Amino acid sequence: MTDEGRRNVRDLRRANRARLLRQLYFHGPLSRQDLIQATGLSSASVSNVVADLLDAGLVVEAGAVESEGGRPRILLRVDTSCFEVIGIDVGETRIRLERFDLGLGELAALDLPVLDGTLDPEAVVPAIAAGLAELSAGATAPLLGVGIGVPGIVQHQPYAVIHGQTVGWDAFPLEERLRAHTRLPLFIDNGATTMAQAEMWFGAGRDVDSAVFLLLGSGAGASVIADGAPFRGSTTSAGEWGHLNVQYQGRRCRCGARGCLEAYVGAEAIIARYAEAEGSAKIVAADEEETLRQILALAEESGPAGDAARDVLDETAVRVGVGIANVVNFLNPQRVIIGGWAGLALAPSLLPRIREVVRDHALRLPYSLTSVDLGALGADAVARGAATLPVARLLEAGA
Amino acid sequence: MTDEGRRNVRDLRRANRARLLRQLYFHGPLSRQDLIQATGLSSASVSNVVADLLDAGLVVEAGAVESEGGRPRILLRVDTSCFEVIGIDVGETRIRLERFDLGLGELAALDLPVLDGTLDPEAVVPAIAAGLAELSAGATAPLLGVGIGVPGIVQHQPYAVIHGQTVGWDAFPLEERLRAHTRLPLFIDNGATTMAQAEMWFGAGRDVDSAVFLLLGSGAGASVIADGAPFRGSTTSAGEWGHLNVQYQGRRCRCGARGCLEAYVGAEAIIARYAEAEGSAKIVAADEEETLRQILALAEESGPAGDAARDVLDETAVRVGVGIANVVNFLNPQRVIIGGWAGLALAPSLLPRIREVVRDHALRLPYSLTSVDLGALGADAVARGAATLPVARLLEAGA
DNA sequence: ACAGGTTAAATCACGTCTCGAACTAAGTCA
DNA sequence: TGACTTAGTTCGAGACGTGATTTAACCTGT
Repeated sequence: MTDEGRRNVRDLRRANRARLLRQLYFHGPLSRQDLIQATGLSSASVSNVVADLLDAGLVVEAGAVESEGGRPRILLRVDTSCFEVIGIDVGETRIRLERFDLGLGELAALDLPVLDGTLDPEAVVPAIAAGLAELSAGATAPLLGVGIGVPGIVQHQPYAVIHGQTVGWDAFPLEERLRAHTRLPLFIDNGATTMAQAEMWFGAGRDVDSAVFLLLGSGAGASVIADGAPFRGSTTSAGEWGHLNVQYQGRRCRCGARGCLEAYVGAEAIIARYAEAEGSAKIVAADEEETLRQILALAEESGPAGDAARDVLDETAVRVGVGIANVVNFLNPQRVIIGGWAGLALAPSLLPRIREVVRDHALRLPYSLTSVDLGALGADAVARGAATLPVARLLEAGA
Repeated sequence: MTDEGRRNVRDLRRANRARLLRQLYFHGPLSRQDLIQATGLSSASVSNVVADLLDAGLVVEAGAVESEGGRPRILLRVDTSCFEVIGIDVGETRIRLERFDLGLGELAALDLPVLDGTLDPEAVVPAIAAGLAELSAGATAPLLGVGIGVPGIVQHQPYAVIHGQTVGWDAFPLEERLRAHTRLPLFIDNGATTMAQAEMWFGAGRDVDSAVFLLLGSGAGASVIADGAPFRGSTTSAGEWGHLNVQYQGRRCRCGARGCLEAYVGAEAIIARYAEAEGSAKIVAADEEETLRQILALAEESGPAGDAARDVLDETAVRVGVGIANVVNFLNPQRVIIGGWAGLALAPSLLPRIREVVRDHALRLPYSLTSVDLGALGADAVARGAATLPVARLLEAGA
């Protein structure tokens, strides 16, 4: 209802500057003429605002296009080297930190293993702080900020508090804790949301403005994008897709309820279901990723262990498909995109079956308007998306 | 991504005018001082813009507040009599047309029965046209437009086309057809969306900005409100809540799939389930509303017919509760509101049970941040909400 | 009844913004 | 070399919001 809008002519200027900057950021080198077309501003204003941006060092000239009989157009682009950002993926199996330039080109990365496979928040804070210090040290341009993608629900009140019911984080004040270790601006959001942001900016969602992103890892999350921006309910992160009830009185989920989707489709659940399945083989592996790969390999083999793997994977595809059909019916997105390390591992073999199930369970019209695809950015989408958060702020402010 | 924002100073003025108008519309008579507080504009600008609005006749003075030692504040309010609007609820059991003043006070109404209980689109058009003509004739102020709430998915391309898979409307070009009968601006949206809009403006959603509205009638729809505005996917209306799959290989739904929520919770489904139930009594009634009332009455009685009714209603509550829990987990709304004629009929007796089921199936945090309530506007919320559409346009334009 | 105080609303002078038009810059083509 | 074409800049005009100032309207106390 309340619209933090423009009030006076200065705000207007800020908004127009942000509009130009945004255009240049997302649609590559452009001439002033292109900007006039794209923004609807007059040539005078474009000249004027571009001069501002050039002065501020945010934008630089980038050659010229061939003339067609007149003065050649000078191309402009955002100077991606004028700032750097850090993105962090706090996953259930590892913590990954990456440093990027303003254009989200990767400059450095750091992987921290999660001890004992449990994500103790008290251990996470010093680990992140140390990683941050190490990555910051290498920066050659001012750091714009740090984005962090976490598992669970993020509540800004006003400092980010994490509720990770499935990983045992109970209202953990991550932002406040990290504040003690760094002066950089912090931007914290749900990991599925940051992944979605990355895919919207650079990946599978580049050409749409409403989409649903599914993050299949140990568990299953989602992020809903509406009109190009993440949907948020009363807290910062909506999208607990994994806890849609898909089976009344079904399997017990680690959240405590029964019949959650996550009790069937997360890597943890798949592994558990395989272990329980009749004829399954004992799997010895270092971690979940390795175990899941072995199940996928078994499904290629004949014999009871292979049958069991195929059964488990087929049910997984069905459950994922039904879960997607629900989303398609309910939200009618232009696209559904599957990501997360487990999603990326499973999708190649399961995608056809998933699409089939979606088709059978979705209403005709919403189904005809959507497509189910794989994420385009791979496993570091979460960290990259986290890094977009400070950049988004810059683009909105225009300075 | 694209932001249809303000570009020049004139747009700025328009936006500020809209901001003031909106404030006056929703927050009753206010003085210029109140407006300064609420909008953050300077007193000079408020004076200026208010003068504009007074000139345009949209706003009038409405007395003064008692002075406290200085010049008394003059109150301003929107002149609700300067325009009228018409709202139409195209329901599966009846078509209702209502004429309102700008403040959505009801001035006249008209009910059209649906022939044979089937909503033939070819019969609906002339019926609406005739009703419109009759209602328009009585208007004493210019008509701002006509809002129509329909069952099914609405696609603007660019004229509204209705896809009502469950009522047999297949890409029906309602807007184009009605265009032949009236020159008034037409605003067509899904009935659940218009109901939601009405509740957001005047009812159970007045004090929140994210909510999910459930429309229980013959079938079951929903509308999702995010940041005060309806969520829209790739078509105009998202929110086919009734076609969430809640039971793999469950009851056959009229949409063709199996296990849809609507196969359990809509009035049609409840009646069918009661008829199939063991020990149920034969019910003879004029229409669905009457039949549903009789089932509710039976549930108060002892004996097998009463047992059957109680069983059917309890399962209904469970299914609705699970459906709501799914929405709470996935979208994390500040409030879930049940409306529609069947919802309003069922809720008094089922609400406690529904809330219990929601609590058991929702994640703790989202559950603790939401509440499940009954719609506050009764059965004409759809028509009233439809009428808000032209008004919303006026408030956005500020003229 | 009237001065002094108080608060609301209108007015004024100023700075900023965008815009259209005129103008300058930098090429091509014959 | 000069006419032509297109890109980008500059300039004056018009519109807006703001803070300061002025006017309006009411109260209180004498």
